[in-house]
Amino acid sequence: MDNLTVERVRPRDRIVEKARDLFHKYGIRGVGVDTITEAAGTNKMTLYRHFDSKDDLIIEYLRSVACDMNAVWDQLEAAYPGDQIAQLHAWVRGAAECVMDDERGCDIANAAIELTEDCHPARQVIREIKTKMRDRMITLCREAGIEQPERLTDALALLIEGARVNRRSIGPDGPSARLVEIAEDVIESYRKGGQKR
Amino acid sequence: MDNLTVERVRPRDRIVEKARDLFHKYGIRGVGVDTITEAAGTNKMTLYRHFDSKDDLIIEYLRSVACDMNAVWDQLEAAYPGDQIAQLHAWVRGAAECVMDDERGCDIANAAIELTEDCHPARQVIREIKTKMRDRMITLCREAGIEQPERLTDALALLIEGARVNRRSIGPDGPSARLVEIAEDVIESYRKGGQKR
DNA sequence: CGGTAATGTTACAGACCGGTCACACCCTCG
DNA sequence: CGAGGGTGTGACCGGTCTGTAACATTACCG
Repeated sequence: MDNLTVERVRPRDRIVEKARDLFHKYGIRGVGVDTITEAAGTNKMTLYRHFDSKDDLIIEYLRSVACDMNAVWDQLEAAYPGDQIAQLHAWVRGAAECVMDDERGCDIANAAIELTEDCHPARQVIREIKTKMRDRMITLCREAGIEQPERLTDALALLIEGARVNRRSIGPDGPSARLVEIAEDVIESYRKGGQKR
Repeated sequence: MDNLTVERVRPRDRIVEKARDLFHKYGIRGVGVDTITEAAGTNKMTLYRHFDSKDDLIIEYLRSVACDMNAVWDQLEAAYPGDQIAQLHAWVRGAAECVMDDERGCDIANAAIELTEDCHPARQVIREIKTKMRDRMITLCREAGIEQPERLTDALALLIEGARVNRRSIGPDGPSARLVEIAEDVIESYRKGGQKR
């Protein structure tokens, strides 16, 4: 019974799942592999049979997070088919909710800050993930009829990323509380063709 | 000669100075006290005679960084006396330069991300520093005649903070490269009274 | 000069870390 | 039943970390 319901999840997947929880809460450098395996109800050997190293697990963790973020985009696309402006607004509202509900910012950005070695294998993965997300958002803005899709994308990216990290510094009552209004101002501003020059 | 020029700097100050360098480059959790004392040309015992713990040194490090940031504001005030709009633009340009020149973002924000314990003594210091900076900027915006000084302050804070963290994820060619144009758009937008509603 | 405070040196404690080894176990499938 | 692959167990290695103790040395200042 037990091994048909709960335990039926492969140790590898349980490890990734718990790694996501713990890395998110305590940071990558703040969680040891023992803690992860214990939370996943397994052991260190099993972890090292599925992953070459902790760095390897970190990469898998980041990919898993990115996968979920892409799924959110897909949901938005399905919820407002053809209405890219609505998708944009929903994305902003969703991001703001995420900022308010979760004090620990973006896993990808946090990892980029925590992994200080320039040649760390996860750094390139981070860049790929972020670049893909940006490209997807640029396409969305373009399809929404925005005149300068790259500029609006970058503006929203900076605002949202800033809100997530700022909330961790000042807390929930700081600038991040105003994210929605500010972002909607910016969207509205660029819908009208954006400022000249 | 040697002990009158170079060594004349107190060990305590040398420790803080090197801690700033190393924490900035490799993160707080990525640098041990031995590394700091060695770089400072002293030893661990001297460090622990001046600081109760590493956490205590971290707090001193953050205060030191905040002090420098306030000095930059003072410089701007002296460079453009009475012209708050010019100070705002200079601040934005300075921040953008800082983002382009230094791939490792804001020390304060990085520390907030790295120190995951909610009750960590440095967390409150971080909040104080960020709050003071925000208040100062709000005052500046108000004196500049901005109609919604809090809103412009928060918008710029999010943009700049976002740029610094984003540069670490995507690199120098991402959204952070557009920080100046976007921020100036926003300033211009709020100078004209800001969007209604 | 002498005494006092600051600093340097060495060694150590205790904890945690990533990673490996040898071996026992158990489930599945033929 | 039997074999083999995935999994669990406990010990262990070498390294790093914060923090401390006891002692030697230096610098300053009356």
